Amino acid sequence: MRRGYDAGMEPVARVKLADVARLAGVSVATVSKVVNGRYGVSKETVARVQEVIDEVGYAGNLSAAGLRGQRTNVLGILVGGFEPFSAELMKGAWAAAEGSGYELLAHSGGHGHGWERRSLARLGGTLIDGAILVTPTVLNTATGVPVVAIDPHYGPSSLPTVDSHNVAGARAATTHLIELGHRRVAFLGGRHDLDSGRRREEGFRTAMEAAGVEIDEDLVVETNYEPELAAHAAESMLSLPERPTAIFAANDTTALAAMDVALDMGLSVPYDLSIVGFDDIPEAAAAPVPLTTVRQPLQEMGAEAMHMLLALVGGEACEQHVRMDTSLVVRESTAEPR
Amino acid sequence: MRRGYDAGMEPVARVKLADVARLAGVSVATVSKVVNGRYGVSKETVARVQEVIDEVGYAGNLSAAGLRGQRTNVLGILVGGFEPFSAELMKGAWAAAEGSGYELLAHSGGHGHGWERRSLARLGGTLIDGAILVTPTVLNTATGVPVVAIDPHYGPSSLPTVDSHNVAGARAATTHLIELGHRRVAFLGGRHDLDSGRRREEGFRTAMEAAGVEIDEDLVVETNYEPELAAHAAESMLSLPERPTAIFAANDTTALAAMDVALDMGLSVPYDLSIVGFDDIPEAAAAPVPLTTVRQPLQEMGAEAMHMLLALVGGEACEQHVRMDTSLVVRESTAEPR
DNA sequence: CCCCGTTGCGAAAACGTTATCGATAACGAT
DNA sequence: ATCGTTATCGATAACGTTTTCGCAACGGGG
Repeated sequence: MRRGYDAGMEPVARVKLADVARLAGVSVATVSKVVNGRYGVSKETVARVQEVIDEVGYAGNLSAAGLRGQRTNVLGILVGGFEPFSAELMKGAWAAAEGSGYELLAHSGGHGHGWERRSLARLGGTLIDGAILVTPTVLNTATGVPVVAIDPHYGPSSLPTVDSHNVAGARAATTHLIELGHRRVAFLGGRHDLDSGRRREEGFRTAMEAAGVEIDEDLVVETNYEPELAAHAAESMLSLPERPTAIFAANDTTALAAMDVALDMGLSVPYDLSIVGFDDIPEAAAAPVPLTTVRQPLQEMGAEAMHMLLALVGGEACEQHVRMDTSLVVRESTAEPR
Repeated sequence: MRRGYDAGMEPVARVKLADVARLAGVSVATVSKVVNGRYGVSKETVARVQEVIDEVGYAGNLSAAGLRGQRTNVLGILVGGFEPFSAELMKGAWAAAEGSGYELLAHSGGHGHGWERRSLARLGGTLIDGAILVTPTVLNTATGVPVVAIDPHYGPSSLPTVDSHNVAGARAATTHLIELGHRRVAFLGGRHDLDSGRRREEGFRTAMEAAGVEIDEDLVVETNYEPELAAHAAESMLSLPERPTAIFAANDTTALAAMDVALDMGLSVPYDLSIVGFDDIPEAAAAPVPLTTVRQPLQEMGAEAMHMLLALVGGEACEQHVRMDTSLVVRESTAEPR
């Protein structure tokens, strides 16, 4: 059976403050006070109004309340999209917000440069009391509400931020490959506008130099953390006469894209090609060949950002920059080169 | 350095429609028309206004626009929380919404019975043009906007729904255990108010009966899909003089909770205890012992729900009930009993 | 030259809440 | 009896948009 939305549905009259007021025989102002637990209403009135509210199942309209009121008790998580990386952060942030009395709203607006500025303008102040920005595209967003950035933009930021030791993590990954005996190591670089993207490349380069292994610049490409770009880059690299024996990708999704390409080309991972990623999203362990990767404690990072945000919206101070430790998780996508 | 929110920040004056109007020398009505691409503005005026908009970086206030306007071009995903199950659905729904012109808003309000009714009342109509409800707690939610339910409530629903073949999936899981030779099989049941919870128990029971294996009712417990309850149940079961040799849990998170308990008790998974889950969230493959589970194509389900919702908000009809196939994914948490 | 349709624009009324502030009542103290 | 205080409540003005509707200007056809 196929049905359109309107077929057979009478328009549902939304119950509003005025309805409750009428039913309870009081003014809308009084109902509003009851709903928000404001002082200045007698016990009897509160009880009567509450009864009506429960009976008709009134739940305030968030737009209206936000438009007029000062706060909404809603916090935002502003992301470019609901992909694995953001999803992990959201899980952590949500868990940390439990019991805080705040509702959560994850928003994915357009992409493009400055999406978080746009999201913040659309939601900030009226809809949300504060926000966590995931991989923001601009350095210093003018904000009307408290904001915490995760995996922030490159450059000195005035925002409180949460990230991880990207240089050390990338160095550990690269060193792991070198110690296995790899000499032709490719690097699939991340977003160059993000601190993480730059630092991971820095870690790669310092580790290679420290070991005295030459970097073939043809094997260093930008992928912007985008799987499609990574797939293309991997394909052309692996078609080279002298192809790399290992790839270090700046995040897991690009690493997994490269793995797909390699497997499609009939290469064995890890024996023809070792691959290391970065992030340790759950998908890394679930890959066809479980991915060796640099683990960032993503859920903890989301939780930490939420704690900072809760402090800020509560009027307290918070740490300005929190940096988490990474750890190399060796799985099955890396081995000695043949 | 620790800093509070207010320290050193001048209040950011949000740029509003009236500001743009003043700068462009037109009325707010005209600016609104330009922003929304309405007819009735000359090319020259459009250009001038657009220039100002770009210059000052105006982005409309969602609350105000939603409050007054008929539609917001925002769709909601209403969940009880940002846990792995919902996160997978969100990934799929997001991917399916790409290019549709809609923004996405995932909302996690309170828990408790009827949270989706509350969420819908708070966001519906003004903030969002339609919603996907994930595991709703009530049968028939009166809605003012188009709604699609994923993993719906038990009972005949008037809402369009997306789910999977729960009975067949549960039967496959149970049969897998029986064929391995297990006779004392425990069942950690799911939410009894959800169709999925009931059907998975049904699948378990029919498979056991079909194989002529007796069900020990002490080994069948409700967990409400909650890991904590599952952990408790598993602990007491595994402390029994004659403990089960296998557990089938109605979802992955409870299965993983049971696995944790078993490993903590020093049991070997799978040799002392086989465990099967349901869902195939990414965490299942990433578990200490990779989890054998019944795979639901969660991202596809999220995508399908989004397609249905897009059809509905577009005024088209959509399929009323979509049911996806499940498949048993055998990993390392199941083996023959010793 | 008048009439009327079309086009471009702005004034103003919503939307459902919250916040402010004044009004009323009740009551004890003078 | 009058006054000040406190407790309770309601009118009402916002909040920043969208939408409706009216008005003016402009042409073209009669």
